Amino acid sequence: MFSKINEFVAKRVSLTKSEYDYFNDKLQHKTFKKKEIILEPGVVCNFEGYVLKGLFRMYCINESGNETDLLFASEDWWIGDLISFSQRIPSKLYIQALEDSEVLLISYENKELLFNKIPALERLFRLMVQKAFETMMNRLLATISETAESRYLQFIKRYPSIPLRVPQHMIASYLGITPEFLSKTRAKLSKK
Amino acid sequence: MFSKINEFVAKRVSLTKSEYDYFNDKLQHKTFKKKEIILEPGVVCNFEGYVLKGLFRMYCINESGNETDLLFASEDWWIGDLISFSQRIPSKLYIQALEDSEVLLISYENKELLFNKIPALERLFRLMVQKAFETMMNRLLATISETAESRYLQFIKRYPSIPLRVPQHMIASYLGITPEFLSKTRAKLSKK
DNA sequence: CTTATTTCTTAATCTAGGTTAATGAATATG
DNA sequence: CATATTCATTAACCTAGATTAAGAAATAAG
Repeated sequence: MFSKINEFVAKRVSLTKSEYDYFNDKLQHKTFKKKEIILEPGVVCNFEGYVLKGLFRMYCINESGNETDLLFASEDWWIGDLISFSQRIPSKLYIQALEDSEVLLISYENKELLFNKIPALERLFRLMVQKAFETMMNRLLATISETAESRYLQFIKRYPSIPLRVPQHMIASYLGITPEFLSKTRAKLSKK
Repeated sequence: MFSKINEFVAKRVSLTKSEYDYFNDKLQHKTFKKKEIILEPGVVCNFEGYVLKGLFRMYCINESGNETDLLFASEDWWIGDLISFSQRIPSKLYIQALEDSEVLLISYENKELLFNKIPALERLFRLMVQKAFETMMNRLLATISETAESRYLQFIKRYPSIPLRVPQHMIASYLGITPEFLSKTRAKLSKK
């Protein structure tokens, strides 16, 4: 059960055998059904989850009622609202399982214990936040300075398996365009 | 010279007197002239800088030659390319002084020393990255789901002093619109 | 198997914001 | 203080992408 998450960790920092044991002991295994909402606005997010199997999306709904998808997370990715989790404030986001899924969860309390006991993990999580920051910055840049077509091409190149598992209108929302326009763009591309 | 940065730190984590001394000892004071470029694409960023006085912008130029402003940093803010700095890879960004400025710089080597000696600083920097991540996510959301007018209003509300010190076309670039359209938007708003 | 719901596509029309270009005001620079 | 450059504004026209609507295809659910 822990082999995949331990590989994930080993690629980034080095832990001793007993540190892995301590780490694994603090993880909670959990399954979610397709369509299940596992985080809602107003709730303080009390988990960061490593996805063993399945697929999630994180999204928000603005005042005008529009959904915007912010993130998809499948196997070997993490889900959770970092801001809510670490600042202990109510989330503004939804997280929903898009398939029957299986995750390993770390609670806030356990993360604190882990950070105190295993400094390398503080480093690991700092690196993960940095990566998330980098991804966000690149998306902002693309959204500001590139066309929808170019963003779509980048997306399917970078995450080729996601479009096979996620309805197209969610990808449109992730890219910041309407489903109709994505459809038109795809039609145009396939003619080329 | 160190009172402002020490206040910044004290607001977020607690250090002992001797830790402040060690920390301050690792800071390099430096001044830059207006218009000076202090980071360019291709160069590995070797600093994170706390702004004592003055103003900087971080921006990038895409393949088509368009400039996009990503960040303005005045007094009590930080500048630097986090990605390049911490992964030791060439930057893709420019950083430029927009006024005669004064900063306290931390080099990569000194940051490592500081992290090893003072664990609270690892925590401080993790919090800072998280904050930067949060800001980026909110900007992405606004860029995807709100109009230029609404983003402009948010910007001047949130950073009221910046528009007084930065040319309007850079604010347009930061908002992801053309200077002409920002001008039109402002004219429309002032009629209301 | 049948019906309901969700998903995708196409097409007509509309609009936020871009482009080009001209002009004047403000700042730099010799 | 004169000239050059950078900035901001306005206006006419253009386009990427939104909106509305309708139908077809695929999935889900009883």
